[in-house]
This record gives sequence, C-alpha cells and structure tokens, in this order.
Amino acid sequence: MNVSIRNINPTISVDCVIFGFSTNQLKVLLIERNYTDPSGRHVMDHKLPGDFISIDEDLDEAASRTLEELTGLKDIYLQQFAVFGKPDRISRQEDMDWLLETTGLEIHRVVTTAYYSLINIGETNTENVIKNSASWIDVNEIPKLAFDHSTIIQEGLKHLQNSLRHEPIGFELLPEKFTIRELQTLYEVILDCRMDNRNFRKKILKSSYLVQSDEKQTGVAHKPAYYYRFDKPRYEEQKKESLGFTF
Amino acid sequence: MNVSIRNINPTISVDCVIFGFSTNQLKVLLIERNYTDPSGRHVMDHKLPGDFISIDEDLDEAASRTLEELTGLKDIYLQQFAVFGKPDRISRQEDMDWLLETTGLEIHRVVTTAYYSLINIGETNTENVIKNSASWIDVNEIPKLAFDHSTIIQEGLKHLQNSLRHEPIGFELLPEKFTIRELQTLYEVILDCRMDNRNFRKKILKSSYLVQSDEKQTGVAHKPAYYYRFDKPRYEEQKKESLGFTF
DNA sequence: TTAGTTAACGTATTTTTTACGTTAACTTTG
DNA sequence: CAAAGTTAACGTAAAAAATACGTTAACTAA
Repeated sequence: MNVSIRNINPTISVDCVIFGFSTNQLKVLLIERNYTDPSGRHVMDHKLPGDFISIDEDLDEAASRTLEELTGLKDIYLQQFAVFGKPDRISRQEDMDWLLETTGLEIHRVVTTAYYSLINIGETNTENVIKNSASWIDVNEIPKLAFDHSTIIQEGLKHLQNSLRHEPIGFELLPEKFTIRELQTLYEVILDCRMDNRNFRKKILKSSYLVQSDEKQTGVAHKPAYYYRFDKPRYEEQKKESLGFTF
Repeated sequence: MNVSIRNINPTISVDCVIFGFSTNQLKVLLIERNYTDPSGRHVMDHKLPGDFISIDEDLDEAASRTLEELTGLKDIYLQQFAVFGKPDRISRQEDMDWLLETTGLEIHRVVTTAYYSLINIGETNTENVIKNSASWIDVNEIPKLAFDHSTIIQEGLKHLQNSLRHEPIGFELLPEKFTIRELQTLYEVILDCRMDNRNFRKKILKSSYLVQSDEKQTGVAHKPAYYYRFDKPRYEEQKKESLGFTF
C-alpha cells in the first residue's frame, strides 16, 4: 500500500483478529512483516492484518477493506471489540523502524480499533491468503508479534469465548455441513473445557436452527454421523421474535 | 481548556457516558455547550463530557481526566465500551462552529472512544457538577445533543443493561446503605421490566456479598425495611474463586 | 467373523426458575 | 386509639433446565 497515493490518518488504525478452525485447532490469521533493521539486516516476524485508516474512511469500512485485501472475503461477520490506545504501544525499535520503512513517516503514537471475524478456513480463498504471505497460526502457538498484537489477540479470544457462550456463532467457523461431534469439539477447543456429548446433543438440537441433512459421513471406521447445517434465516427470525416486545 | 497550552491530537477524543440513579430514574450526566452561530446568535445545547486526547495521553487516562475535571471524582468504575468513527459524525453546522470556536481549528473528522461509568449521585460532589454547568438528565428525556452523542448514550445504555444482567454493578449506583426494594427498582428501571419481589429477594440474597445491617428504615408509613450493603471485597474474592482453574 | 470405534438416543436425579399466599410492622386517618 | 393502608419478609409447590450416566447401532480394519 503506497502512502503517497492513499491519504492516510497516521494516528488511527484498525486491526483484524481473524479466527479460523481446522484440524481441531483454533487459528488466527497472521501476516508476515519484513523490514531491515538499523544494522542493515533483513528481519521477518508477524503481525495482525491491519492498516491505517484513510482520511474520511469509516472504521468499519477500513476493517472490511483490510480484510478483503488480505483474504478476498467480503460481507462476513466482522465486529469491533476494543480500542488499544496506550501511548507506549509503539516502543520497540523494530516497530518504529518498520513504520518508517513502510510509511516514510516518524510515527510514535497510534490508536487502533480492533475487529474480530470468524472464517471457515476450508471455504476461504486460499490463493489470496497465500498471495499476501498470510498464514493460519494456532492460537496456542503464537510467536512474538509486532506492537501489542499478542494482547489484541488475547482480548479477541476472550470476546470470541463470550460470544460463543451466548450466541450460535460457532457455525461461522465450520463448513456448511458438519457433524454434531465437530461442533462440540469446536466448543471444547474454544472454551477450553470438556462437555458431555449426550447433553450437548440434546441442548444444541433443541434449537430449531440446526437442521439434519440426509447425508452421512463416509469412509469412517465407525457408525457414520449425519451431517447438519445451520439455518441462519431461521435463527435470525427466531431471534427477532424472542426480542419482540408485546404491547 | 486552552488548546494553546495543552498539546492535543484533534482527530481522537474520548466521551464519557456517566450514569446515575435518583428518584427512581436512570440519569446521564450532560454538560452545557455554548456557542455563537454564524448569525452571531448565542446558542445553548448539551453534550456528553468528553475531550480530545493530549498527544501521548492514554485513552483511559484521558477519560479519567475528563471525568475528574467535570465531577471531581477519581478512581471510579470507568470502562471503554465502543468506538465511534463514522466520517459523517461531524456534519451539522453547529458542531463545526463549536469546534472552531473552542479549538481554533477546522475539524471535520474525529474518532471517539466511549467510556461508561456508574456514580452514586447522592455521594457525588455536587458543587463540582454545578460548577461545570453539568446536569443529570433522565435517559428517557434526552434533548437533542451535539454530534452523535444520543447514539453513544443508547449504546452505553445497552452496555449497562448487559453488564447488569451478568454482574452485580447496580450497587455502584446506590448509596452505601440501601433496601432490597431500592435495588429491585433499580433493576426494573434499567432493564425496563418487572420482577417478582419474592423471587428477586431470594436470588439476590443467595449471593453472599449482600449483607444485612441492623439499621431499619424510619419514618415510612409501612413495615420498615432493613438496610443492606454491598460487600465488595467479598464479591471480588468469590469471583476469583469461581474462575480459578483446578490443576 | 470379531474387535474397535463413535453415533444416536433415553431416563432418572438434581438444581434452578417461576408462581403465588400469608403474616408483620410501621404511619395516617377518622 | 382503633381501623385502614402500605410495604417488608418469608415459605412452599410446581415447572423447567441442567446434569449424570447406560445401551444399542453402524461402520471399518484386522
């Protein structure tokens, strides 16, 4: 992104914590950061996908733009969850070097608004992700990151856990068709707890928005599970009803 | 606040939604805004307490500072809850006039971080509040406000409702000693619902952090209620226990 | 054919929520 | 000074939700 073309506000940025789920792991999308340190050595580490906002650009739009630039995805669940504005967010030499190198500006203070988003990795446009040297990293194996991005991820994870406890958002992380067991494992991994599968099944099936297909698993060395899918329109309608006031 | 003395970042601000509770109403603290419109006429309306941040000032600190400047209160429950960054937040002529008049700058775009806070009006330093021409307004009777401050209050209210449902924060709005009925009314007003007082009593008394004093109401034309108080240290300890992992 | 594995379902128990009735203690009024 | 009015305080039965746990079914691999 060439700063000389885009008219940026260099004190305000957005960062996206993009969660994905595969091979029973909760992952977060990180992009490579390449820069040259004062001694002329090339260094590579990671950062969250994020960017300065343009002058007159809405924050939500800036987040969507960043996300689209990095993954090619549009119109997905994307939510503001916190602001990070400590004056010492930018204090490491490498962070200042990188900012100078990429923007041409001496930047010492940036307030960033953090967004989070859930993506089904399988259906992600993988080509785009690779093109931007982005990669999915297990949330339990996050390396040292730029700025305070580790903190931002931790806060994002808390937000995700909280949302998952109250709303059926786990589906966003799964392919269109999934088994009850897959869904349960997702809950267990994200909430870091174990659940009784009989009670989980009962509870989740009570909600009318989880519909069974007649497809079954194939090629598994045990009784095959039925595939289910999430009926989103039905959920939205139900949510509307339960919040509707009675005059 | 003289801009020439304080070194501000004119694109980033904080705003505080300060809730109070008195005479069975949920109130919010608003301050007067005075300015002269293009035709030279003096105009008065209201805005939230808020301010631009100083260069290198932490957002949380800026919020605390603003709050202290307006109410004299320090070290109170103060929490970030959202960011408002639409480019058209500043679009009305009067808002631009006021910004020019108070800062001397042509400002078209500000991203503001909103904080909310709960105060016991009775114990507030009323002198300070009056000194700064601040006043407590019923949340159901909010007049037309500066910028998007009405929206900010609505979002803050949602946040308050949500917090109240999950944590014992209602005590922050009441005097040190209060009756169960007062507490219930507070819940009813904020959550805009009715509750069964026998069940409310049972539920709230189960929590060990609500302790009965031996003082009773006096001068009421009915059986006097006992006063209770909130044992905050006990609550904090209990919270720690319930979240403690067992290794 | 047998062993191994996970799916699918049901039932009994405990806990939580909801609904609602009665007596107690004060002030005001006639 | 007695009666009426008002809200506090407490308890119990029924319904609903959460929890614990056992058994049979359907597939593959050996």
